[in-house]
Amino acid sequence: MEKHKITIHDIARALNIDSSTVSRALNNSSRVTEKTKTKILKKAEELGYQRNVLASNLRKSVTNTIGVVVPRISRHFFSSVIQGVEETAYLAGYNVLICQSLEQLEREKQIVDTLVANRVDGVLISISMETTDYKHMQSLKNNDIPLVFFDRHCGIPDTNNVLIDDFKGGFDATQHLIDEGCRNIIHFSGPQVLEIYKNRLKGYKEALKMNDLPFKAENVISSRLMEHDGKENAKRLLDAGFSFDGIFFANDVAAIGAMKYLTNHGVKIPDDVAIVGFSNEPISRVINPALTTIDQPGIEMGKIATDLLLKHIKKQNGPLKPQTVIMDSNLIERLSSKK
Amino acid sequence: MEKHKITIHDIARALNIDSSTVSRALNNSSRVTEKTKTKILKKAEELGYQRNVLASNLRKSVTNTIGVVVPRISRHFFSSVIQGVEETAYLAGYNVLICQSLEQLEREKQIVDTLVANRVDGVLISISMETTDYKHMQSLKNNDIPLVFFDRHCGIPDTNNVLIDDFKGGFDATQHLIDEGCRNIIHFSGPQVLEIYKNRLKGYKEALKMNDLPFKAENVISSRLMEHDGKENAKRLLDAGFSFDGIFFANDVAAIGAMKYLTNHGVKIPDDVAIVGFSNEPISRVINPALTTIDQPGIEMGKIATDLLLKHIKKQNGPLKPQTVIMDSNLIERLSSKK
DNA sequence: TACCAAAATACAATCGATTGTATTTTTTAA
DNA sequence: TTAAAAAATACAATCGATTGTATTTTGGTA
Repeated sequence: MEKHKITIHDIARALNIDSSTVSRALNNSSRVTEKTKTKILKKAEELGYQRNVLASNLRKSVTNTIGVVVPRISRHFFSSVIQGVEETAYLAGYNVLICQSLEQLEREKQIVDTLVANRVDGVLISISMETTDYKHMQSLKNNDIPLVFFDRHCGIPDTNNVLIDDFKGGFDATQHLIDEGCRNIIHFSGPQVLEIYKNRLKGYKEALKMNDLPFKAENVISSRLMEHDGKENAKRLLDAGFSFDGIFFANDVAAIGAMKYLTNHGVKIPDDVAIVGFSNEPISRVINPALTTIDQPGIEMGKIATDLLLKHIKKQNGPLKPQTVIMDSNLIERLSSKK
Repeated sequence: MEKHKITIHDIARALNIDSSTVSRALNNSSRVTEKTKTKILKKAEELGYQRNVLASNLRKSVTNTIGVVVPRISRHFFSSVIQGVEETAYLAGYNVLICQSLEQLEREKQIVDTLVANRVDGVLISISMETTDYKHMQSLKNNDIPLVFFDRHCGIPDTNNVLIDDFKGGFDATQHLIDEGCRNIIHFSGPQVLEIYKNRLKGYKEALKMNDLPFKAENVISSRLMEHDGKENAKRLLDAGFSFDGIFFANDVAAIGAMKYLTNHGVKIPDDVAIVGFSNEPISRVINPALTTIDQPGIEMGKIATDLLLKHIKKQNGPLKPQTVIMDSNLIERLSSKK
């Protein structure tokens, strides 16, 4: 068995022609006659030729690869986005590098560095909860690598973003609780460095205001929204003897942690406390009672973000203006909020 | 702002030395004196030099990248494995390419082709449910790319595998149901092309045999184990008036689909029917009653598989013999099986 | 001071494909 | 038939880093 990898030079030698002609034939250039092309393709097939992508990329300084960075691949919303990204990217002939920051700024920086080093053609990113400085994003700009934020963005101007209307999501969730009769609604929010959580909170406030309900700062609790955060803060509420009849969670996972704790401590959901989450994780259909939540169109978002990124990668007619797309979200009513 | 990328030649020119010396300095070779190294490093820093990984990889014909192929990144078990893979790989200085086949053979082939084309140094794979021919794996062997199967492997000899003891898992699950008093146990299995499902079934059979319970072929139902498969097959059982007091599911997702259907149709879990799943998805702790299941050490498996792969990539002392590691699994008792 | 070994650095080929330019071949038209 | 135009192919540089070999420099010793 031959160990040596077949190159265009091997094909050229075998046919007694120049390697540049082989290269052009394999790239279907019009500068090579059909007859020669067929001959070359046949010989390439025969020798089992496979293009060396590394060499090709080096010469062309293009990788046909985009990087997508998410906090965690296991979150349903993010894996949906990734699916949308892959579908669109593959159709356009691009490969996708999937990376997870695990909500750690250090890893996020490391990932961006690696993507830059590997000369990806563009990057899609949803930032971690720890991301407060944006130097690593600057490195993308310095290297002229197009960047699109999706869902979790930085609040900086002149960037491309594909976002959910978090304000509306927060508003809808809260209004729904009010419609169900809640008058004393707690909001479990995420790290306030992230725009999405700020906006969900704004929506919450706005709904209260529209219904002439008082906003109380102590009714807003911020955490990293993991399951144990939900649980611990539920405990704190109960222990402190807080009175409330509804909770709007900025994500489903924290909601579920809290629901388990509340249920185990004699709180009836939805009768005593109505609950609404955010994200529509599959788990929210399984918990009892099923969790009312805000559905985010993940696959669609992935597609739109990728389309936007590819447009910037190709920018045939000079640089494009940065653009922000806001997508709608959807309240899904289930039993956890049915008074 | 300068657009031109800084290369070692720029550094060499700036210092009036040769680029080979720059290269050696940046690689910390002993052939360059400390004084020169410092000078070069300083200048590199000053000019904002970033190594062109493409060029480096081409020359060294090494990419320091491994590919990991899973059916779906959103499955908790697989994302745990990926986490283990990443931890181990990063420590060893390798990058990880994450790919999902979405259970489709065509995509799996495509992915393997891409990995080969991109000259990854090694591949970890858990095959799709459709994977019955292994030509694409052969392509890895032809290109001398080390390969390790994890969890879902092919039953072919001379391969590296890191597996769960599925036979024992199937046995433990079934024995547990028997211990809880079940005498008429259904088994929901997966596609019989996959070794893991064959082995879980074997474990099921063996447990029946050890307890002098009859094995009935009609008590085994194979499907792709999606949520709706669980639901539909539960419906079929009820509609056909089957009598049973326990079900062992080859995964949690199908179990949950079935549990929802059964509960909605008046079947009491665990009193009427005790249930055991497989995989310990997070969702199984949330459903009511909580699902008894077999826990698989995903992170650990990812680490072990990566260690094995890296050993094969490095194979300093000639080729290594293929190796199969079998890992233990763990029954986690919850309420769904408590009679 | 002169010489030699060892250390440091320079030279040049290479990885494999791409691409602008030059050359050869073919075709067209006079 | 021949010159010019067009088409096909060959030549050679290039992408940026690495590495074996050659050369120069340094330091030690006689």
